[in-house]
Amino acid sequence: MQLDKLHYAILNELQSDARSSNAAIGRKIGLTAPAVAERIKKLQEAGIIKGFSAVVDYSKLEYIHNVLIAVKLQPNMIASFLKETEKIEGIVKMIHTTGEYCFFLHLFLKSVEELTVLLDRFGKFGDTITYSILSVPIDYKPIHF
Amino acid sequence: MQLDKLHYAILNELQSDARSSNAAIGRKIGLTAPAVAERIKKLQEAGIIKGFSAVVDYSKLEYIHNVLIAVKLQPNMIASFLKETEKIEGIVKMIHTTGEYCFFLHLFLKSVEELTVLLDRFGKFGDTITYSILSVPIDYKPIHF
DNA sequence: GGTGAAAGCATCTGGTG
DNA sequence: CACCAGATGCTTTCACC
Repeated sequence: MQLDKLHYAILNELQSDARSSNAAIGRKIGLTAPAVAERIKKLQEAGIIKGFSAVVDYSKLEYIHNVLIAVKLQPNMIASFLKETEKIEGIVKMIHTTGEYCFFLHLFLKSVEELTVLLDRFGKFGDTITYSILSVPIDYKPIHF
Repeated sequence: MQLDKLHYAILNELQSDARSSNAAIGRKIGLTAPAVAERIKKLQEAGIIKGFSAVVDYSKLEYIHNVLIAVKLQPNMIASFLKETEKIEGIVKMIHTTGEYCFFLHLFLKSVEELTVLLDRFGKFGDTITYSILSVPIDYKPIHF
């Protein structure tokens, strides 16, 4: 897909405020509402826009424990580990990297007991290191074009 | 702020589709559009909803390098490090943890040259480990209530 | 939290370069 | 092919109950 300046302007607007109307975006960038709607649809079909989401502060709700877990998997465990993590609520991000600790998980929990249960479940797959999160200075920060 | 089942239902809807109309949400959960609008406004004012954002696949754009950097800061460097990272484009998440490597950054870059420049900038603050990201199996996954 | 009217918006259709 | 313009049905917004 070939993107022009207007596509990038639309992405910037939608990253700042996904609930902004097509008409309002169009006014800012010089297009009519149907043209904006069409471009957004194409961006979604191309997979460039994966979705629109409310950014929720889970720590203000019952998810008061916020941890980072690094996991060093045993060989040939990737597929089953991925399957296991799919079932777990509270993982907001999981990164698969090169290097010694090959998975990093950012997750929110309601209690310390949940963490114990979770680490027990992960024990089957390999070694873990759990870091308590003191703060998340940058979260869901959009890249502007 | 006291939340009831309807608040959580609204959060679920908005996490799945932030562009869903108040009227459509209202139909699903049994409220009128003005009531939904009012509740969303209150959730934003309470800081529970931090914003609404398009989830963009940066790797489909020019941001083709995707890395995780762990940073072990020298003492008394936190404030200046935070200030430095504010200026850097491409950091989508930065987590401050307890433990040996006390900052973890997930970031997108346009080229390997940018990574060199960045690691040089971080050198002033402490030691770094850079992990290449093979995949991000879970990204911006909402927690449903 | 609902209701009703007015303004605004999304969406479809047909037409233009 | 992307866009615009006009028409229709929904939606948002505000007053008020």
